[in-house]
Amino acid sequence: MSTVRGARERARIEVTAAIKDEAKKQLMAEGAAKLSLRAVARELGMASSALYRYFPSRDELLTALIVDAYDSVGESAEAAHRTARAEAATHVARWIAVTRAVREWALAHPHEYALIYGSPVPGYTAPQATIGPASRVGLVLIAVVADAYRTDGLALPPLADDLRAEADRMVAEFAPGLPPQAATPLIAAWSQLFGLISFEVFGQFHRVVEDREAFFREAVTELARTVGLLGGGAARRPAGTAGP
Amino acid sequence: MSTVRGARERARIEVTAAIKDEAKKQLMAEGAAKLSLRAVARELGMASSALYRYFPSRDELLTALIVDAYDSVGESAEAAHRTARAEAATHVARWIAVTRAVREWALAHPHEYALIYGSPVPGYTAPQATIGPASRVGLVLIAVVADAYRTDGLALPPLADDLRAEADRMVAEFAPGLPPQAATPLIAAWSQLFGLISFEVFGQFHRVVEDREAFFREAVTELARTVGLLGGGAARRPAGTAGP
DNA sequence: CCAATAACAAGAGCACTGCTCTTGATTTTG
DNA sequence: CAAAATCAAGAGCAGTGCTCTTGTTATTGG
Repeated sequence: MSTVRGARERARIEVTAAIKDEAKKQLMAEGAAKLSLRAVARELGMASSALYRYFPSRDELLTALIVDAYDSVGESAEAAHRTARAEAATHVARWIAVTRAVREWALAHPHEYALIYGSPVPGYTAPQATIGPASRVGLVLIAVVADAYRTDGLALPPLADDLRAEADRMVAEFAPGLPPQAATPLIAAWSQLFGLISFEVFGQFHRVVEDREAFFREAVTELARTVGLLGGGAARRPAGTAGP
Repeated sequence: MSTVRGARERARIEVTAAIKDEAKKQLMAEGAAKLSLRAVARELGMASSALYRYFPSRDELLTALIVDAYDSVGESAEAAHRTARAEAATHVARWIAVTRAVREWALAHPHEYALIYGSPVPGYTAPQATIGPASRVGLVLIAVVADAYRTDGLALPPLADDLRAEADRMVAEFAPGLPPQAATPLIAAWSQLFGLISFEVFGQFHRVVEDREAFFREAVTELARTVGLLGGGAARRPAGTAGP
């Protein structure tokens, strides 16, 4: 189905791409709220009504941009993982490299980030087409931990009883081969990573965190510990700083 | 300045409250994107132009709702803290109670939550009026850890060198009396808490996490560990689950 | 007490928006 | 080559935020 049948079909995918490109430009410049179908059409020199032949509604256009954004950040994470693996970096270093790549993508594309990890703009339920691309970053994080498990094992606390079934299901579904203890810490770290990034991108760290690079590195290193990496490192908990 | 001068002033605060109430109703029902000044005016039986005597723009109305939302979730967190303290709960139990209260508020008010912890809707920078209410939840978390520090001390890893100055500034500014090692773990846990909640509220856990209560409890217990609570508990890191 | 002043409500109107329907031109297909 | 599908464009609808103008109240100073 990769052959283009005629001039019409060729023009169609070309115009579709042009619409998405212009929409991305407006998204980058002004954010999702200000994205206007009429403005896109105006910039492309066509009637606004003609645009509905390519995207049946504004929400459908936004969904296409959402998928592209998920793919973009997923690609960044995967690229960082590839290079870290090629450099034979430690598993913690790979974890940090991947999370750093996600953070840097978010800072470079704040509006796209807000589109996919901020408030869901169109309706409530994410369209089916987004769930695949949406999981790419999570899969990379799983891969890092799975690699570490295979070579060094993981340092993890025992599994809570009431999460046994949940954890078994999770590893069976998303991370075959990982021990069940790794499941909930991994999912938690995944969401917490985006908590760190969201607070930075959305300005919640304004006048709170200044050296954000160092702060982030420290936070994700701790996150690496909670998913079982860094188990054989230095003593985790030195004698507590005693109270008064 | 609490005395109401005349019928005019009394009517003014009454109408202002009515506008905010109706706006909150629409926000709750449809979300921030669908909130319409004209619809609010229509529902209140007044002309849309009359509304501009009370709020100079739609964004100003939204800002008022943002402040109220921050106050609402802050109040929930503070109430949970008060009752946990009154019951002489352990510090970890207090931590869990506060985080649970925030989560439950978020699940009960998803649109308000999205308004304050999702993508920033109006412009880019948060108005000055929001920074005070916005910090209330964070202050409660700090209070929990500060109490624990005073009575039991905290179990924290040593401070990284490149975060020394940052940590000193943080504790001086937001958490006087806390040791500098507590600063960055606390800020990180604060943002990560909202990562957990955002993923649940925004549907990212759909078909990933099923038993969300148990998962959340486990995740915030781990978060309690990273901020230094639970230091004297069971062994943190048992022998790793060895790899193949 | 009454006029000057300020605050108010309402209406009309502007420039937008998403979206639909109809009309006419173009391309693909039987 | 004719029939059918696809496309572009215009007009139009209902809705939005916001402004300006015109009256109408309530508060205030002389």
